[in-house]
Amino acid sequence: MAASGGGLPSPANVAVFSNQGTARARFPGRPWPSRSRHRFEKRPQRGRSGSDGGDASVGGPRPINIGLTLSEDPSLLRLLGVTEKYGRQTDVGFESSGSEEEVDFTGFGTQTVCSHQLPGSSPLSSPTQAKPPPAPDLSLQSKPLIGKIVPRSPKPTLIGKIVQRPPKEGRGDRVPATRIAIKLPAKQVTPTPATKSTGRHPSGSAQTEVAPGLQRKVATKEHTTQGSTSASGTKQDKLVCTLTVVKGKGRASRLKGPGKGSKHAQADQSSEKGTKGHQQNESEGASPSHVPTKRQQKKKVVLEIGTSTEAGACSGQAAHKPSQENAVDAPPKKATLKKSRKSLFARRRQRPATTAQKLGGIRLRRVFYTYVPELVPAAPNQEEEAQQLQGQSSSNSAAPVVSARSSRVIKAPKRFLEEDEAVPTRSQLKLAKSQGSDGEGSSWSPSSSHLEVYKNLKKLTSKLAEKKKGPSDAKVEDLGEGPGSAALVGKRRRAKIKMEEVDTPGVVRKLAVLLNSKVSAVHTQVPLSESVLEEVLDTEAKIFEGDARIGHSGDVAEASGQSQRMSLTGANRRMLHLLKRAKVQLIKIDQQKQLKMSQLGSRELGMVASGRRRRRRADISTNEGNAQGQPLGGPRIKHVCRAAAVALGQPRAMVPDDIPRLSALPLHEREGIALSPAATLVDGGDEDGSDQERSQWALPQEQTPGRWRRAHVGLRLRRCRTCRGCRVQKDCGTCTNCRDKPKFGGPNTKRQCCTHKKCERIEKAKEGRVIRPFKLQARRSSPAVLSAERGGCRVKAAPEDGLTVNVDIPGDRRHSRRNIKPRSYSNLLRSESDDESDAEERTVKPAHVVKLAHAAKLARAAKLAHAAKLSRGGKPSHATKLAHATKLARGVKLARNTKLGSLDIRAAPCDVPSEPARYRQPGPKGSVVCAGSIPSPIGLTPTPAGSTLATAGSTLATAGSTLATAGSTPGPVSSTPVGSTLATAGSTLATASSTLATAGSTLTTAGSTPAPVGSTLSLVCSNPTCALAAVSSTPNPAHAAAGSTLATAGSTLATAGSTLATAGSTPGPVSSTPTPVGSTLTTAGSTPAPVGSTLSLVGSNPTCALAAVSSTPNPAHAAVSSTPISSSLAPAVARQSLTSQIAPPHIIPTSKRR
DNA sequence: AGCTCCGGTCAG
DNA sequence: CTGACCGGAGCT
Ligand SMILES: [Zn+2]
Ligand SMILES: [Zn+2]
Repeated sequence: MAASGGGLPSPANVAVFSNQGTARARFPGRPWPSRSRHRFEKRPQRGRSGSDGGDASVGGPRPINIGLTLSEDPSLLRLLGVTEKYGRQTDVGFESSGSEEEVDFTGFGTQTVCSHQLPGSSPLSSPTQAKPPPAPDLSLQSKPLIGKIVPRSPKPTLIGKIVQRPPKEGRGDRVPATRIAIKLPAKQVTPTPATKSTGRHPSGSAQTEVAPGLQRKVATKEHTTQGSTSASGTKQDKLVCTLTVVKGKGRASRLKGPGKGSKHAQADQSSEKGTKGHQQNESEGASPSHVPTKRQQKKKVVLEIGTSTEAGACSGQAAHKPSQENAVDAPPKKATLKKSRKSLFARRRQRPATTAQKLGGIRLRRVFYTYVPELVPAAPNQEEEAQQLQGQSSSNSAAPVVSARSSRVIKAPKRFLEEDEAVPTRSQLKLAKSQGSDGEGSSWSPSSSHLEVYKNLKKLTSKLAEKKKGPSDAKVEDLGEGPGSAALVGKRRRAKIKMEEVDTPGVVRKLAVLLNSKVSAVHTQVPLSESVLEEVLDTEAKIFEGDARIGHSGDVAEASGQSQRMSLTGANRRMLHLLKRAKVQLIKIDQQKQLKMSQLGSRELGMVASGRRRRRRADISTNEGNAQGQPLGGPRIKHVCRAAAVALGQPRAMVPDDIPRLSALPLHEREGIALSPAATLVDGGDEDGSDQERSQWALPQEQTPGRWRRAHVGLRLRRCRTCRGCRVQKDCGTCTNCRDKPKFGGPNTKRQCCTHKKCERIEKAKEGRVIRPFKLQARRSSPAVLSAERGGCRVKAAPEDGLTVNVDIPGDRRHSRRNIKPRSYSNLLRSESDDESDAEERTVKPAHVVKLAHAAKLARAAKLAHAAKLSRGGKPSHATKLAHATKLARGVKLARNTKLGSLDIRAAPCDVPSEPARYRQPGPKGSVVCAGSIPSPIGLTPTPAGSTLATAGSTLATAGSTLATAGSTPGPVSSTPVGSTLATAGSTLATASSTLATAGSTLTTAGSTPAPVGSTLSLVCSNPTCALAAVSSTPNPAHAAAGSTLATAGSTLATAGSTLATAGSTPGPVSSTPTPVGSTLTTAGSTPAPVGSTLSLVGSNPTCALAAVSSTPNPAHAAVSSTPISSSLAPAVARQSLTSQIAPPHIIPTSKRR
């Protein structure tokens, strides 16, 4: 790099560049592309995929262009060769650091340019200041050159060239240029020296130094010219100079160009050259700073120069600038220039048309232009020439591209370089021979030529690959999408080249066809949609065929095509063959893909579609991307990954292409998307019957079948209103669902319709939905059956018969595995307590009453339930009330259980006016309460009778036992101690109740075994029941014992029992008292026959109590109850409860607790 | 606004 | 796999 002159500057430049490069490397993808895109439309051309590939593609086009241009103009070749060499060298050196060169490079260039421009702008300003010295132009030029070239010795040559240009420019004189010239001149002239320092900063300084040297050579001429111009006031010269200056980069090129440009011998050329120079510079990578400067300068120029505005407007950046410059420079030539501009602006589009025209000198010019643009993505438009140039630059960049990731990439570059070089060299050589020979091949060093050729080839291939890939990349490499993708592309290219066919079979693409030919036409594996692949192939084929069709829709393709054309001449045929082969392979692949697709089903399709979409998107994005840009500047993850991969030399983890990814979507949606076809099939299968069903769906129907499900999600199936279930209008009130209903005092947690009312249709749908296959359908299908089954214990008998019901038990509830969330019934309690209190208050009746009351409650609860059930539709209000009551009761129970003591106390007061008395009685009462509390649950327990009852029963039993004990415990005892004991007992019971549940289970079993009440009772009697029975029935100590036994049954019970037992034992006398109660109960229980039914339900065992209770309500019971004590309460309660249906007095209908 | 209860989710 | 829970659709 150390150009003789450039030595100092070069380092500086280098440093600068490197900095830039590093920066670029950091944010290869984004910044650059965004920038470039923004500035230049070019990017858009590349398209999103292009963006990735775009970079590569960019590179691609360039090469092509270069080739063409070169071929066309030997002089250009020469120049290019030189420049290229330099560029290459520089690239090699620089780019290694700034790997991105190809695409990124440009991108960066643009970006960097921007950044640089900023500085550059300042430089400009400075330049303006500096303007005075004409020499600056040279310096400026030199700068760029320096940046790129300077390092390398060639500068001088460049300079020489440059020098020439000025004259040319002078020739080309452009009026408009004046403006530009002014600015430029300012920059150039004064700046040259000054600007250098100012403009480029370090590099600038370096450049300045170098430049001067250069300037001397050529510049001197220019200066002279410029000076003359300035002096003479020939705007053109100035303009030229300025332009060159502005381009900054261009200078070198200009310098060079002049040499060549002389041939062209036109201002335009000079301008073009300048552009070239820019490009070169850019390509070289060192130039970036220059480039930006150029842009800025150009922009400025443009701004200033109204004329060029167009170009400026379009790209507004370097590309435009150059074009503008050109335009400005050579108004006469304007046509061509304009064309070029268009191409620049329009890039691809226009290009094609223009390309043809371009042939010849124009092209050369354009080429230059393109070059300039190249910096930016715009180059692509430039067509062949530009592309070629770009190609070179790109090629340079290509290697860099790899590095683009960043310096880290270095390794990769080696590979690529080696590979590229190795292979390319040949092609290059050939090309060089063919092309280079044409022009001033001599000037070209073989290596350079090789490089170029190679690059071109590469680019071409890469382009193709990119094109193909574009979409695929998007798919495959999400990461790649961004600008950074270019880097990837570059890799791929390389890889491709070497790789040859990777996964032909793969669903997607793959093809890495190597062109042994110098040009390695590599078909990169592209996960293209079929169409895409084909297109690519076609395009390729066309290209190879030498279709000159410029206007091909795919500008890029065309560009590539052109480029290809060039290459084609030599190894084109081979390429064609290869391509054809590749095509075939691709086709095969596609077929395979399709197969897979079909197999995979919708997914693939979705994928493909997505791929295409993406591609479009990419394009759009690329276009838009510019606008959107990546204002954000940081590196993207992908970039980071890439960089890391590069740095580590390890392949990046990729998602298999063939796997469609819709990760963002819920599975079902993915299916829907991907499986559209298959999905339909699948769904169809499911839905077969669904059609009908659909009609059922309220809304869903309208939705498409595929989506049906989903759609239906929001929608609900509605009742058929015709099925048996639907015909049932009343809630059973007994089933779990009913019990869950607020109207039945349920918590409303289940929120399901009565099991008896389940609509068959819905059930069916559910089944289908859930696991269609199997099982339960039969069961569920018939709600009744289900309910029955669930009911477990429940006898199917007419529920209405209440009596008959037997066990409805709701045995339904098999203990659910899931813990049911406890609900606080505090409120209920409150209400209940109130009720009780009220009731109790009314009648002071002690235990008996209380018991009765509780029993009544329980019964009531149970009854209610039953009643509700029976009544079935009965008054909802009542039912609900009852339900609530039950709940309350429940709650109460619980609460009470826990707090028996307190409760008792309350009760006590309520019950008995005289506390003491009460106490005594309270004892019983308490017991009763407990019992009541307990029982209530039972009855209340909306749970399916069985378990709940069992539990309840158990609890009751325990409670009963406790109560019994309590009750047994004579009044006095009960008074306090008892109460306490009871309380404890109660608590224990409460707990016990749970445990009892166990016991209850036993009971349950008993209960479950709905054996006639008697049996149950027997059971009951046997254990808890006994207790109860005993208690209730007979306060006998025996019972107590039994109770104890029962207690034992329930561990807690045991405790309770023990307590009770103790109590019971103690109560001996008390028991007597209770006896009556018990008797009453018993009797009640017995009596309740009618109720009994309910009772029976209530609880096989607790039933006893309940039964008794329930019975109690009966007048008979009442009587019974009365026997021991008239429990006003009891009756009342009982009544209520029992009749709850009829009329719940206290019970607050509790609106739903909710 | 309130109620019913479908349909989905999650604990067990 | 079952059932408790719950959100919220849909009807009154
Ligand atoms: Zn029901
Ligand atoms: Zn129905």
